[in-house]
Amino acid sequence: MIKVGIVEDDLHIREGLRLLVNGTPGFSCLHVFESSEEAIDQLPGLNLNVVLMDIHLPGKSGINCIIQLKPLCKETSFLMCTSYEDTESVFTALKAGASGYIIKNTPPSKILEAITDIYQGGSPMSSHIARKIVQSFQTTENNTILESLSKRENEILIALSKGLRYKEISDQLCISTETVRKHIRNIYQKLQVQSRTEALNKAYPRS
Amino acid sequence: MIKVGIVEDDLHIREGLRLLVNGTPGFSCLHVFESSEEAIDQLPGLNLNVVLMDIHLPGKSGINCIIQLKPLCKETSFLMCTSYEDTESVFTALKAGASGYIIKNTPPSKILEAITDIYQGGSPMSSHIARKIVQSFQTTENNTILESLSKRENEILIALSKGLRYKEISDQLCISTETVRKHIRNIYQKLQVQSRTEALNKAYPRS
DNA sequence: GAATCAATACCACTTTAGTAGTAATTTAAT
DNA sequence: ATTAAATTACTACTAAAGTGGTATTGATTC
Repeated sequence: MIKVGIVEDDLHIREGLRLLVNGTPGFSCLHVFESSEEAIDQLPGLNLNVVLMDIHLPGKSGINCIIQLKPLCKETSFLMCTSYEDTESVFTALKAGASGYIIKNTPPSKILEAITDIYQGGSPMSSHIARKIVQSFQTTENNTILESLSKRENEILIALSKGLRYKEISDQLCISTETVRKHIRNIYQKLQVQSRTEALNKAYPRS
Repeated sequence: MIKVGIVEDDLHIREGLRLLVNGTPGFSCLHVFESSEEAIDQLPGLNLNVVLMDIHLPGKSGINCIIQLKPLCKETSFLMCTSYEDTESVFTALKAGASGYIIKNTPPSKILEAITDIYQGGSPMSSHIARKIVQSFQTTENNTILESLSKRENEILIALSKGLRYKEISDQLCISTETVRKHIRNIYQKLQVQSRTEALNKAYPRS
């Protein structure tokens, strides 16, 4: 039995979804919420399996709702519902902790399929959204910068990124600390920076 | 006309795919390769739209092949082919620059669909793989550590992450540099570290 | 009202990091 | 073969970072 929750402001859609879920063997929906605020208030602790959440809610949006709820409901998967394929919103929602999404006018059987899919560890989504996500996590390394550094300089930069001190780096690479200093000075000059942190931020930007 | 390439060691599969692609209006396959090495040698410059690549190739694997090729063929999308749903390999391939994947015994019509999909900017993949990817890019912040720091300490940590010097931080926050030092000393103690870089690595780990 | 914590500030001191210039040796490329 | 770049190494100096201790104030909690 998959325990489903619904967060949806539109009465008709909300009741329609509830009827669909409760009318299907293997699914049950005992909790529906009209707003993000209501959901944030009551949802934690209910231990639902899947929550259908409208992405565009009046007041606090479904995305902000997830941002708050996800850390409190680790075991619950969130399936976003949107009226059209709003790539940006969906993308943001997924980043915030949603696991998939469906378009609202999806046929009922497909909605149930999506709920089952997400419950079983899938992420129902269009291949177009999938591509955007794949791209965002592909390690598009900033080769330009790293390639301007020599092999040794790159080694040293990696050591710097670990927080090692000059002495530790020189021991590890079996060269004098003076040489390490020299390399680092050259690195800083190439990257046009004045400190370790600046260099690392240029070479390995964080997300 | 979608220009397709094929990298596949098995003669039968390779020729089967080639026939399928060339026998379909709107698709053409003028280049097939038996190995990663061959592909790496000849593929750059061909400006293909989509390359079907076997994930398990003798010699250099399809994954390593992509790692080398992707930076040289930014305009080419890679569609991995695998005999079974090998989540780990597929995941790695996507990280390396592939855009989607199909299971080898997919019916021909679906293969063509996948090629079209990837060409039009989609990422054909199962929802199970999609979930893994979504999870990997969800910003699962390490709240535990950050929450152990006070509001002010977090502000200062952010300033540290930008590479600012103590003087710059104190100016920015309108407090004395001595106070900044004190805060930083407390941060280091809480995080059990001895330097800025170590602190940042603990607080904001890079991927 | 006492205790705790966060934020502020200062002093004294040590260590590490960064800047500047020079130079020998090796490796790769023209 | 000569040039260019990379790697190695040194000295001398300055600036910044890190360590240790103490202390005051205001807010929050018990």
